[in-house]
Amino acid sequence: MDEATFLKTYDKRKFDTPLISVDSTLFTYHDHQLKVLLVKRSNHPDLDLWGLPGGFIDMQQDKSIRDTVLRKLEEKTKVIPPYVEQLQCVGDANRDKRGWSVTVCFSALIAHQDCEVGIADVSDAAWVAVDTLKDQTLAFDHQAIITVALERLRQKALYSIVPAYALPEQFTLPELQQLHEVLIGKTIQKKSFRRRIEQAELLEDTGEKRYEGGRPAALYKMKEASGEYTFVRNLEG
Amino acid sequence: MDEATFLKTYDKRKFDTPLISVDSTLFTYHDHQLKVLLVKRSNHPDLDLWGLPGGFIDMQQDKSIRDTVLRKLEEKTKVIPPYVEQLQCVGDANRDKRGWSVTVCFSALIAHQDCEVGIADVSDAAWVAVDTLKDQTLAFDHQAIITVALERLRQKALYSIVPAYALPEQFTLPELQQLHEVLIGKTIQKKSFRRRIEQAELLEDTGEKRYEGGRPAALYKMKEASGEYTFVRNLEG
DNA sequence: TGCTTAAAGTGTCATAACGACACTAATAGA
DNA sequence: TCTATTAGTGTCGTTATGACACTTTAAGCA
Repeated sequence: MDEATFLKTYDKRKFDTPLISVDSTLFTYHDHQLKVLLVKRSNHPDLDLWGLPGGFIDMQQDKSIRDTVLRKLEEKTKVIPPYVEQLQCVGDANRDKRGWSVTVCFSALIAHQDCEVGIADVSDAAWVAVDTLKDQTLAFDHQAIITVALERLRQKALYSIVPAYALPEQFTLPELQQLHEVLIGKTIQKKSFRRRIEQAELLEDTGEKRYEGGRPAALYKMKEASGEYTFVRNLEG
Repeated sequence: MDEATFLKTYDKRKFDTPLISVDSTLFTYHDHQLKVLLVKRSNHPDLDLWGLPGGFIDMQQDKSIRDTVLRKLEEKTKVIPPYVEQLQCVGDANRDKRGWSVTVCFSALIAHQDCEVGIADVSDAAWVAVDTLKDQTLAFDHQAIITVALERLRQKALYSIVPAYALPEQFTLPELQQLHEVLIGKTIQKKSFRRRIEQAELLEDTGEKRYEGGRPAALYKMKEASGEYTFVRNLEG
């Protein structure tokens, strides 16, 4: 049998395959706290529990997994976050009561102000401070997924400025430093932090200043070029 | 409807879901070359092309994705590699001619001598030097997957000693250094390299020596404790 | 036995990165 | 114009890193 004939007669529905979904941990920084977006489940299983935004791949709508992730995030926030990164894949026989289930986990960052509105009119979504999470029971293994996402973000705070995507487009260095300090859980030397920023050459001085308190702080934004790592480093490109 | 009733009546076969598979890039170091294990496809599509060892999840046999990966690798090599790491997941509508397909990619390392025998009696598997790969046409997007796996392994050569898992259980530092040099594509200062090794405290002097050439070289092995990062850092534990 | 060759392994110095901390700069408000 | 407040810089001592010469331990051989 040649390949063309094979493909014509191939029907994958003959096989019983695992469920496959995506789940995103969307972080933001607000009120001096790191928060994640949680969504109240409106379906079984784990009905009414809070969990991560995500869902099943729609083979008609989605051309790739990335499409699924962005579609699901947009449904909840009305916007597409500037940073989305694939975390890892989890799959086993027990994580979902419906049976063998695989989920592709993503970590994303967005400025709080950029999706405040979007969330307001979806009453089943909420920003939850990560510190208050340990007490809650979340759907499926979402608690564990968040833990991994958080750990990874913390690592990034040490050697990159990726966390900046959790801030508005323009931000001051003291703001960014504060975020990093919240992430790694201790204070950072101002000088060391700024040296790292400068060396990375990923930020651009907008020329504008923010006036509040004492000396005004310079407003920075991400350079265009840093776009190369704003997205899933995957096989698509 | 309560959850129990829901689960009883739930039939996921109603939904048409993507194909889901795993693929592993198994590296080894032999003859001063980095090699990957390739397998000749015995089924459509891409029949007779070489590709990565992998396959579909068997929901009966496999309790988790890790089980699937190890099972597939063991089928080809008769052994379980000492280092297996999840790389990333790729999924889209076109990577497999059969339709929407998701694959979870893994990177693994093994000593050449530990699976020479295993491969010998599976004539459809072969070690291929990565340098000779660019010319070949591989099945699906496996070429791209290998590129990503290789890139990641190269990164690891810079700041870790993970590549050591591509060597036999006991090895000398000059051997390990040579492997690292092949990976990063340039020579490394002996002293710098050894300093890093020492600081990491992941290797243990076995007390034995290897005699060949000039002064005998001390044989080292991984400390037990380094086992913590020999496996998929995943949500299972 | 001692010389040569070869490869393993160490000592050391100049340079670069990093933490600590004191200093200067720019604003608001009294 | 003085003070409080926050932003941003200068500088020094310590630590990590690269370069390279040196010592060590074996084999082979006169």
